[in-house]
Amino acid sequence: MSQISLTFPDGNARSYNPGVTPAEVAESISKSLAKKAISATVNGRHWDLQWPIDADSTININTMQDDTQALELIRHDLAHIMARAVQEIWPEVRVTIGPVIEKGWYYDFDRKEPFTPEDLGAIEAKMKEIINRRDPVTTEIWERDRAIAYYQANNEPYKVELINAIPGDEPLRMYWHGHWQDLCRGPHLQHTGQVPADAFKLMSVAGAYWRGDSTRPMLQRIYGVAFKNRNDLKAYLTFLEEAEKRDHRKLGREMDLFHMQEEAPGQVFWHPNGWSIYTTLQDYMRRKQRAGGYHEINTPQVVDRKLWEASGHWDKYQHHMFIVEVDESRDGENDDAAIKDKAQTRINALKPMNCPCHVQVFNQGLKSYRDLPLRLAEFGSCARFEPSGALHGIMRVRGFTQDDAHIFCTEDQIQEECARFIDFLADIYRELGFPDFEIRFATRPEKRVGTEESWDYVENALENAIKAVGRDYVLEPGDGAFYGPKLDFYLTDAIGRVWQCGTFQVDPNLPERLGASYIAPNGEKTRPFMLHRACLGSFERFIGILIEEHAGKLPFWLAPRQVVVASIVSDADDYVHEVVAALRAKGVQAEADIRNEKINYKVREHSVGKVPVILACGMKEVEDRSVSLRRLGEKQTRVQTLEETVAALAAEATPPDLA
RNA sequence: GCUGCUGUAGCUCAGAGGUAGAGCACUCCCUUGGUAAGGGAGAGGUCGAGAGUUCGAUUCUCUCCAGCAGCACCA
Repeated sequence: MSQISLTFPDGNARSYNPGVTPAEVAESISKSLAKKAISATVNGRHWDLQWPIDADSTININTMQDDTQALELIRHDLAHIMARAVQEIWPEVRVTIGPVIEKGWYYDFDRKEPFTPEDLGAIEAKMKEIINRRDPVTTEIWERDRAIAYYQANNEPYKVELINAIPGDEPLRMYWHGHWQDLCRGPHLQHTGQVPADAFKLMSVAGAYWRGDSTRPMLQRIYGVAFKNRNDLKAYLTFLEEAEKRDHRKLGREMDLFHMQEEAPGQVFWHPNGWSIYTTLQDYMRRKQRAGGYHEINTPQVVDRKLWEASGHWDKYQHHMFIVEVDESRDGENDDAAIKDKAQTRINALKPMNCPCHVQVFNQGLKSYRDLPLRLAEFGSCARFEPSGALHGIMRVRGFTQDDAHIFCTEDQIQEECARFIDFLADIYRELGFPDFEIRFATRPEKRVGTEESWDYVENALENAIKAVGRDYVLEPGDGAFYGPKLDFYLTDAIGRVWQCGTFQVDPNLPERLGASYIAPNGEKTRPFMLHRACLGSFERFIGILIEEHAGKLPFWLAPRQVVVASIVSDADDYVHEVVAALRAKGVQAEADIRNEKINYKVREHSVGKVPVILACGMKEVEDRSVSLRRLGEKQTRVQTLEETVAALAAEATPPDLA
């Protein structure tokens, strides 16, 4: 039998018998490597130490030093160890699937009684016990019939269903952890003792549909996180605490920005401080849009169903719309809704999107090709009946305002408009403190309208536009809207979370449905394309992102209360008012605090309230016409003249586009 | 929407089958204090809503509403 050649990372090659396993290869190199080995990488593929190699290959023996592989194996093994622990404690529980996810793993179980927090503790203890048993992990490939018979005999219906879903030509691999066994594509560690017993934690239990399908049974999913060592686990738990501290719902209350209440679920009551952020941001966007060649418009909130039928929303989106019935015979005199006159009832819907209304504006009067591209922008207030479980603070709401715009243009203007938008967006994101963003390019989905030629042309235009502005992108094949391809723009925040904010979508469909047209150079009525685009997404969500990004310590120009001027003794009160007036005269949002409290108390309160600058004034400052300036998060104070302070803070309060 | 958990003062949270408590915040008084909580007093709650069990329910049961985590959703 001819030998096979295995090439190591250093370029050296050695000959082995066909069918040699990485475990044997490691053994042939050194005993210590064999012991330390956790898996191999064979021809770039993550490979179990027990899997045979049949042909010439490149090979690397992985150890715990190889982070990517080590973490994957640790987490994957823990998924199995957890499933085993659960079945050892509750043999009647049925197992399903347990994949590795970011930071850890989960496993879905079918069990009648809910898992309690105490159960999680018991499972964790049992897992540690299993790890300490150091059971060898072994694997075999089984015939499909044998595997199905095995699982039927063991009353594991979910496993049977899984096997039936695996394509027929794929081998079925079984893994044993000691006597416990699971269907798994691997790879796994050599023995359970290789899993660090002190670097994992079960986090939570939650419902999850079997195979992600809301018509299938609801299972119980237990989430765990795992790392290579105790310190990494600790660091991750600290990160979670950090994220919790940044929670915009908590900060929104502490900073007195907004509240929500059950009479208006998913809608925001903005307080003065929060509304100040909102309007500052909106003013900024309005200036940017004007400079960017957009025309701002405003369109109705409540619109007759006829328009939604024409646009297609009534068919496809109705269950997400707030529907309003009005009995027009009442004429405002009869307040009893129960005696509505059906014949006179008119059905309206709150607009969930602005696009149909924007087409109405476009449709007024005859448009010439000379009018294109026509960029119509609206801070459009929309209402969507989001499922209750989707609501989340001000990030996912039922009433919100988009920084929306629709660009009406010809097909050959798409590319330039797209490139122009990316530049426009990049400028805004940079000024708002997000210099890096990711573009995802979503192409034609399976269910779509329009010809292949048209999709070819439009997808090409978008791709060329991204290249023209010199940016990278991630391709997401099949993720486009049914009417056209789109670009989505993702921001990464200070603690690594990713948010989709901007979007750019090409739509030939809605102009068609709503009969938009312009007169082309050849004198014929022609359909324009419509480009949907947004930068922030919604003000509500974007402000939530800003709050969490900055942990409440907003950039000075966005801060609702930029300066608090606090008296140290009451004899300085008059001077405090003078300082506040001087700041306000220069456009700085300043407030006086002359309460009968010690300066310590005032400093603490305004620090908790995330006021960026506190100016303290005692008798010394009164005499010198100075202020003692303290910045949020800093301990030291600086005494400066009133004049220079006002000038400096006024400059700092200037929005980035005006600076 | 689904599964699980939660709902007590403005906030954070105790508590019990016989209609309630703490700390902070709030009001008043004392204190004029130099950079993250000075002291004292006071006021404040239909215990998420409705129904049932009970002599009696805020506490037990059911339904609903809202919130939280996850899933599904985000055309």
